[in-house]
Amino acid sequence: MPEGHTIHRLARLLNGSLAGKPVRASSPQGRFADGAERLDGLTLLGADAWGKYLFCNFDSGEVLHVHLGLIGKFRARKAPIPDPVGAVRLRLQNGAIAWDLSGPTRCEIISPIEQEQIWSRLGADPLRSDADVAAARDKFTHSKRAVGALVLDQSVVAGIGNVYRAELLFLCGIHPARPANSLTEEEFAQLWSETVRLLRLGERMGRIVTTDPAEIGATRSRMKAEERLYAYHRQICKRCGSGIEVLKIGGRPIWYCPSCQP
DNA sequence: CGATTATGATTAA
DNA sequence: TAATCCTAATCGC
Repeated sequence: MPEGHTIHRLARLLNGSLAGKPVRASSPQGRFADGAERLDGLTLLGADAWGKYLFCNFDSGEVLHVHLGLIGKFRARKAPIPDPVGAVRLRLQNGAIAWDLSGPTRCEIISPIEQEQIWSRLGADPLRSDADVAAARDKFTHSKRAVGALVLDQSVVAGIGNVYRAELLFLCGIHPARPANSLTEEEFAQLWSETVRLLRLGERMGRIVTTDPAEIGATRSRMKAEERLYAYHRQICKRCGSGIEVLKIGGRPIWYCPSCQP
């Protein structure tokens, strides 16, 4: 689940359900007992996302920094709030809802200064209004690295993960191994606008959907898992039926259609 | 019941 | 590049 859309959705839901009132914090699993104790009773001022990084600002000035990594989850449990299930590192709750965090790659209390330091290392976030698109474009035009590597590099664009990477390059008809600086201005512009469009859609849907319902002949809300993607982890291209190929780029596998992405 | 896998990132080599 | 961390669902035997 956790690409940028998931984290932005989380920030929005946390703001709606926990912000403005004192929060009870606990670590049922015990691995974040000290942190939970420091947060217990504080008021959440607001949650903020930058790419795949989540920050919760509390009225003490402390910041909870969470990164879900590959397997992390932050699940809502509505009243009547059940006992935590499994390895819950952190539970944040009020009378109406509990948010259970499990399997994060990062869960720590940091200062606003440290938050700034993390932000300064991250590239343009397509879901943020303050995204520095020009900076991202400059990194593309000045790099000979593969497009597939740059798109996944969080210091260039923050929020794209392995699924969106494959799907975005598919939709833009770009072969993942092309050098970043070979993209035309139009190609970069399309790549950026598709990124914004799809991450926004994913944030609203709570899942990654990149296919066009009209093209697929389906309704977006009730789309089978097999119908939601064009290339990622597929054998056959959802659009043209060609055999999907896999390359390792940027340290991770990327599936692409040699016919749609020459 | 053990092995495998997953939409991630950091550290070490 | 590889090893490592974190968890839970799924798959094969």
